[in-house]
Amino acid sequence: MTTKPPIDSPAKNPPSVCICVNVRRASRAITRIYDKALEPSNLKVTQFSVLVTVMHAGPINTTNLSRLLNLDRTTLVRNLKCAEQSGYTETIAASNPRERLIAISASGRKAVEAAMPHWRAVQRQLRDHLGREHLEQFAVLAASLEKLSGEFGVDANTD
Amino acid sequence: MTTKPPIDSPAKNPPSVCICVNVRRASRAITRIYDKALEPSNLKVTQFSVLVTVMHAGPINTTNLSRLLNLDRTTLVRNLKCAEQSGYTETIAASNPRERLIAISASGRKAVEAAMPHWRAVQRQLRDHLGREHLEQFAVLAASLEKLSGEFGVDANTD
DNA sequence: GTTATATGGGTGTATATACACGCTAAGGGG
DNA sequence: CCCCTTAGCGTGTATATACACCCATATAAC
Repeated sequence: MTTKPPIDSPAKNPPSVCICVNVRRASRAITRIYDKALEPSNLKVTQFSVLVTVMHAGPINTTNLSRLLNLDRTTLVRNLKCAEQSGYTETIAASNPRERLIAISASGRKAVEAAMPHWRAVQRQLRDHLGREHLEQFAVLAASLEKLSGEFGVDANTD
Repeated sequence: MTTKPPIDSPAKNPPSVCICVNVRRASRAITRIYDKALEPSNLKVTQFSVLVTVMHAGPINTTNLSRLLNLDRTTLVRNLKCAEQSGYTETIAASNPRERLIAISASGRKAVEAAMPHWRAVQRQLRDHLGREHLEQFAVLAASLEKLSGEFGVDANTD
């Protein structure tokens, strides 16, 4: 083991000075937490969040849905393909013939409802571990970062 | 346009109550910012962070590098394949015959040095926009989230 | 000595993410 | 009527991410 650090100084998770690296690391870590929590419902947090948004925003086309999620539209198209293959969403026609609306299906609604208690549980656990005020700070900063991406001209869906 | 929101109330970036969704959205947004800033150097922030880590941690095997990055080891293997194809890293033999060490190459070092000014610039811009204290808060919270993933038993590289 | 465990490596599959690019149709100017 | 912009949709390609496995070897347990 040529490069292994000594056991009593693990050199794990060293803090980075790079804001982006920190956020990406946190994103990976928290995604693992939520995916594991949602495991019994057979939904990953990505699919869960898309389904919840579709459920609330009603039948909606991909462009507007991608704006709601601050996600590249073409990324959303691939994500929705999985959801539709699982039978969780449906594509229905709109008044405009070349427009297609995404809607949640009955089984999609059922899947979200099955996942919801697990989501609530992990939300509560995180709030207990980190403190409500810290989480509110975090939400505010995360929102600021999103706004910044607009100011930097790198918003999702610039087309 | 059946579902388009009115122009004066864009319904963009609505805040989510889900901590994970907020972090993931922030991660996407900030990644877009950094990738665009690093564009002239032909490096994305992911590759940049891996190369910087390899540069500082010296020749290192994938298991220990993945611990440093809090990244799944098999994910790192794929990321390193790209870096090696670009000629930015090399794999060298270790004393242990079945161990392989990742090292940065001369051109990898040059690429990092070319990217560094752009990285510094975007770091400075972000600090100016968000405020130093906010960023320090953010770093602390991000680190807490990473620690939590250990406590929740979903650390990267549980094998 | 054989088995069990830990440590080194990698692949297969699935999903997430985004850019570049292309196609189609609606509507506005000339 | 023709052109051009715009708003809808999708694909090709590349990369990022992680889980479930797999193989090989060294070492500890028995």
